[in-house]
Amino acid sequence: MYEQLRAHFEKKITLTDADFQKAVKFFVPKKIRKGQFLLHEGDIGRYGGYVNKGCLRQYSIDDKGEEHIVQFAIEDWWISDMYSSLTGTPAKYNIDALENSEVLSLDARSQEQLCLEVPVFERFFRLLLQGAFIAKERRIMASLSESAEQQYLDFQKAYPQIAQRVPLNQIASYLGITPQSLSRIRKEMVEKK
Amino acid sequence: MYEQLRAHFEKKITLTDADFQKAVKFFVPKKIRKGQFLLHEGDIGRYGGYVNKGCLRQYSIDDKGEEHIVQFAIEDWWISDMYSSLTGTPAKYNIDALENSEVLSLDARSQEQLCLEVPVFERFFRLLLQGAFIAKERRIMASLSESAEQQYLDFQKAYPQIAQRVPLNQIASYLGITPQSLSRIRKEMVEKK
DNA sequence: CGTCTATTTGAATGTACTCAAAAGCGGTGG
DNA sequence: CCACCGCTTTTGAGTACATTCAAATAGACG
Repeated sequence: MYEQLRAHFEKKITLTDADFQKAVKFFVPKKIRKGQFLLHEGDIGRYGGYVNKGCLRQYSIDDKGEEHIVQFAIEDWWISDMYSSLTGTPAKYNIDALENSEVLSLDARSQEQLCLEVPVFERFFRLLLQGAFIAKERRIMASLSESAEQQYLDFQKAYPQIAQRVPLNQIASYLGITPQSLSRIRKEMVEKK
Repeated sequence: MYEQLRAHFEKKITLTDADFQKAVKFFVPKKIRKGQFLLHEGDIGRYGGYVNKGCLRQYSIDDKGEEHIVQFAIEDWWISDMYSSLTGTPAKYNIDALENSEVLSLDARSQEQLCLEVPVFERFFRLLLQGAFIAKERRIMASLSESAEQQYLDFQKAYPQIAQRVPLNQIASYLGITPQSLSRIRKEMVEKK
């Protein structure tokens, strides 16, 4: 169950067996069935976690009741409400499962404790954060400069596994367009070829 | 010249005089006149820096030659091409000055060296990065769920100093709309009141 | 004052949206 | 196995909002 997590850490840092064992203790395995929640808007002190298996989404709900997806996460990704866990404020997002999933969850306090006990995790999380930051920046750039069609192509190219597994209406929400529009875009793409 | 920088650091970490002196050595003060560049697309190993005075923008240019602004920075902010400096690849963005400015610049290697010599900077940059990440996430959320008018209102509220100092066409570029549209939006806002 | 750039305004166009409804698909229970 | 239900995807028609192209006005600066 934890081999995958270890391999994941070791992409960014090197770990002794002892340190890895210390780290593992902070993670709580959770099975989350399709439609169930890992995090609810308003929760406090929850962080999120590492996805062992399955697929989840992070989203918020606006005044009109519309969902807007900030991020998907599949195997070997992290998903969390960084803002609320860093500031200790109530969560602004929901995280729920699009497939039956397994998550190794980590709350805000455990993450801190882990960094204190095994300082190399300070580095690990910094590197994780850097990658996440860059991805967000790229997404902003795309939304500023590209057509909806181009953004959909980019998405398919950057995250092919997600594009295949996730329903079209969810991808539309991620891209900031309606499912109807995405359906039409896809149709035109087929006709062109 | 460096008091402001010190105060800035001490918002996030505590520093001895000796450590601060070590840190200062890595920064190269630069005066950048309006229109001049701190970073050009294609540069390697440049990081960016801390803005002591003035106002700069970070942007890229698309296939059609259009500029798209990812970020502004005024006094007490940082501005950098994080991606290229982290990966060592050529810069994807340009950074130039909208006003005569003073920047304490730091290249990629110096930043690394600084973290090695004064480890508490590892923490400093992590915290800086967290703040930046959260800001990007918020901006994505806004672009998914809000009208152009609402995004403009948010921008004015979040960054009032910038909204006042920066020309409308630059703000339009940041928001991802044309200057004409922003002009009309602003006109309607006045008429409503 | 003249030049250059930023802002505003107008008119026509286009892209994505809303509302509405049909078609497709998957799973459940009779 | 088929009928039905709920949900996703597709399609159609009309609309809204931002864009483009063009031009006039306003401001900034040497």
